Parts: sequence; structure tokens; C-alpha cells
Amino acid sequence: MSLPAEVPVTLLWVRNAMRVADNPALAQAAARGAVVPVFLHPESSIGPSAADGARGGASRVWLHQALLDFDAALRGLGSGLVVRRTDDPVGELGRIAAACGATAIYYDCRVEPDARVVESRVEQELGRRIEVRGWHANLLLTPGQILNGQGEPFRVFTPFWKAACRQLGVFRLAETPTRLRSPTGASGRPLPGLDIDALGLMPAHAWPGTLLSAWDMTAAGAERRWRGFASDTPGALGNYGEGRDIPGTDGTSKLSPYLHFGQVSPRQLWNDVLRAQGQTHAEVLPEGPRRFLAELGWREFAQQLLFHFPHTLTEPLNSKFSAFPWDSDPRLLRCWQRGQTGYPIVDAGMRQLWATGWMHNRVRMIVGSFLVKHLLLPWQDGERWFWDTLVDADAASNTLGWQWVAGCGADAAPYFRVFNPILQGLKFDPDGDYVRTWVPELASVPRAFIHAPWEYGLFRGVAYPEPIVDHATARARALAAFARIKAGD
DNA sequence: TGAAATGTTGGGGCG
DNA sequence: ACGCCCCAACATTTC
Repeated sequence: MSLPAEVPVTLLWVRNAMRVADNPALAQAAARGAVVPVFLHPESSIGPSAADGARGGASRVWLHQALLDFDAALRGLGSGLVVRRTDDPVGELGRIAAACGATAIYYDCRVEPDARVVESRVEQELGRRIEVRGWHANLLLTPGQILNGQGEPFRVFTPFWKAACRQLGVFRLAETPTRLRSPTGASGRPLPGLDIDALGLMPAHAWPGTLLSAWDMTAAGAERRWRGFASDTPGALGNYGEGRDIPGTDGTSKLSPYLHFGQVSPRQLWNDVLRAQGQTHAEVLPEGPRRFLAELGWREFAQQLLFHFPHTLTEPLNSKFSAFPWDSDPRLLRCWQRGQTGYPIVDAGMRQLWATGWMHNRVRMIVGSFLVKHLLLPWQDGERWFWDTLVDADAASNTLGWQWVAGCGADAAPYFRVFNPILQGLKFDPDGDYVRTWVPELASVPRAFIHAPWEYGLFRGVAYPEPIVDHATARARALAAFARIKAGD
């Protein structure tokens, strides 16, 4: 009488791909045999965005919900998450692999510098004994896949994206497993782990409640959101070319946090868009869908830039900016953070961010320009605030965005481009709907004055601050400061 | 994925 | 009727 043959066990190291569909590491692990999904959280996870597994406050709230949701999905398939807390992920993975008899570790890759260090240590230290494989599950492109004629990474978006689109057709997605086997036999004992609640991701005060009521942080929420965005007719996707710039309307997909946590696959979105248009390549799509896919392209661009230039997480890509004479005024920074600058479109954005963990992209550019050009505060100050308050906080995208607006990054805004918060308001929020939603004390200010309420007369009972800087003065000061280090000097 | 300053043009008011 | 001026409206250049 022979013992039943034990199936090979794969440790699924879950990092940022929290979905069942189109998850290559999960699909390959399921096809190989039994699967033990593991999530490791650092002991101290509120740190710089470089640290592996570090998160800002809003991200931690989302992570908590995403973990609960993904764990439930995995348990439904037959093998739930093993959650551990550790500052030694390499050793911990080795111990878990030994305990469950795993002969392979499959995971989803990340591009943050510290995360890559951990991944390569896993390869080096555990890869000799067991199979270690990673997939860039949350990207359309593998970093390094798109290089220019000289074999260098692109530093300008348009040629990067043209080259990428030439390579990208319809994706073959990973299989969705219908069932996960748990280890059996001697190695089948359940592994000890923590409750997700024990990770302490939810802060005790009231703020996370406002985030929770603004979002459905589950994979099903992502799917609902995507269906609403993509399939309504005429619909936000079809009108994305113009609609995406109007912050007072629901014209964007709002999928960024789901994409960051891998609750939805960018390849799935890509395929859905192509299929709905009956096309196989992005170049031939109509304006709206094409622009939407180009926004996925900016994600890719950010990820490959951080991959190739890891120091840009904290340092400007253009080293001339290392010597930039940034100001440092905690009072001004605080006015900006709290939405008390006296410029309605800026304050609306900053308050939307605080209340919902998200800010419309057009407004991100406006508030970013305001911080670095009107206030002359370092882009890293803005980067840090966004890191802590955005539910979609992503080290690569955040770095790209802030260096872009400061003019020191790849394909950056030229130094002389200074957004005028009044004109931007008039142009993209002409009726003031967005401002009135997030700055309720301006609700009674007439349309004509909504973006310059000081001209209306704040004495008429409007409790709203005077502008903390004068636009014309601040613009001239920024031009003078930036002109000194502009490219070529 | 600007804005402001400067330059040019053409229509209309008016002597 | 004509020329002059004013100034939108648009184009170009500059920051």
C-alpha cells in the first residue's frame, strides 16, 4: 500500500497583486500544485516610500480592506492568506517555505529600490534550494522592455509610448484558478499567522471613516467602477479626451488605487478597451479610449523610470536642481496641506485629498505647481504629503508627478510654466461646481468671482482666507529663481 | 498636460 | 468719402 503522492507546494508571496484574475504568479502556482499565499508586513511600516512594504496613512487603510477582501477570495478558492509581521522578509519566507514544504516561491515584482533589494536577496539566498520566480503582474511592460535606439531608457513620454504601442497587442491573460489546493500530508498543518486586524493598519481616529465611506476598496468595487466608466454610452471613456480635465464631473476612471494594489489588472483594462472598439492596437483607437490607455502609459513610464533611476525617489533626475534654493516655511506648507491658501481651486483640491484620499489629476498639477512655484517649497514636501494622504500613493507615480511639476524630472514641465490658479479654475471649473463642493464657505459667491473671491469682497460675510501669496508677485519670483538653474546654464 | 507680453490686423467710430 | 485712431481678436514670442 503506497502513500498518496504529495503535490508540490508553492509559496505565493503576495506583494501588490491582490486579485484572482490575471494574476500570473497565482495562476502558475495553482497549476503547479498546492498553494500557500503569504503576506508579509514590516514591523514598522510608516517610513520613507523607499522601504519595502512601507505605506502612507491612507494607503494603510486601503491595504487593510484589500487584504480582507483578497483573503476572503483566496479562502473561497481553498487556501487563505498567511499573514506575518516581520522585518526579515527573506528569513521569514525561508522559514515558511520549510514549514509547509514549499519547493517554489512565486511573487509579483515591485520596482521600488528597497523592494528590489529584498527580491534579489530572496533570489540569491533562497533560490539555490528552491525555485524563485517573479512577474510584473501590475504592469503592461516589463521594466527594460522598451529602450531607445541606443539601448537607453526613454526620458520623454511620447517616444516611449509610441515604441511601447508598437509592441503591445491584445494580451494573453493568466488563467483564473477555480480552486486552490492546500498542502496535504505531513506538511499540511495549518501555518500560524496573524489576523489582518492585528497589523494595526487602521488608525484609531475618525479620519479613515471618511475614506471608507468614499470608496468600495474591494476587487468587486474596482470591477463596478470600471464597468460604469467604460460601458456607459456615450460615457466617460468615450468622452475622456475632454471629460478627464473637468474636476467637477466624474470624468476619470478613479481606478488608480485599485491598480496600485493590483485589485484590477492593467492588461485586463487594455484588452477590454481594444475589444470594445474591435481593434488590436492602441494607435487606431478614437481619441477618448486612446487617451485613457495613454494614462496607463504614464503609469508604465513612471515605473520604468524608477526602475532605471532609483535615486529619483528622493533626488532630482536633473542634478542641476540639487542646488535649487527652495524656501522652507512651515506655516505656508501647512496652509497648502489644509487647503487654506486663499486660491479656491487649490484649496478645493487639497480638501478633496484630505476628505477622500484622492485628488483629480488636473488639480494635482495645479496644487503641485502652486507648492513648488508660488510657494517655492521643495517638491519633496509635496511628495511626502501625497504619500501619506493618497489612497493611490505609488512611489513611482508620485515621484514622476512631483519631479514633472517641479521641472527637474523626465519630460518635465519647463521652468517657466507656472499654472495660474485663477485661469485654471476659470478654464476647467467654469461654473465653480468643484470649488463649491469642497470649499463650502464659498457656496454663495457668484459664479463670476468663484475663482477670485477677494475681488468679490470677503467682507460680505465670507469666511475664507485672503490669498497667502499674490499671483503676479509669486510668478515673477518663481521665474527669477528657476531661471538661474534652467537647462544649459 | 501655460501664461503673459508683444506684435499684427481689421472693423468701426468719428472728425 | 477718407484717413486716423482705438482696440478687440488673433498670432507670435518670451518667460
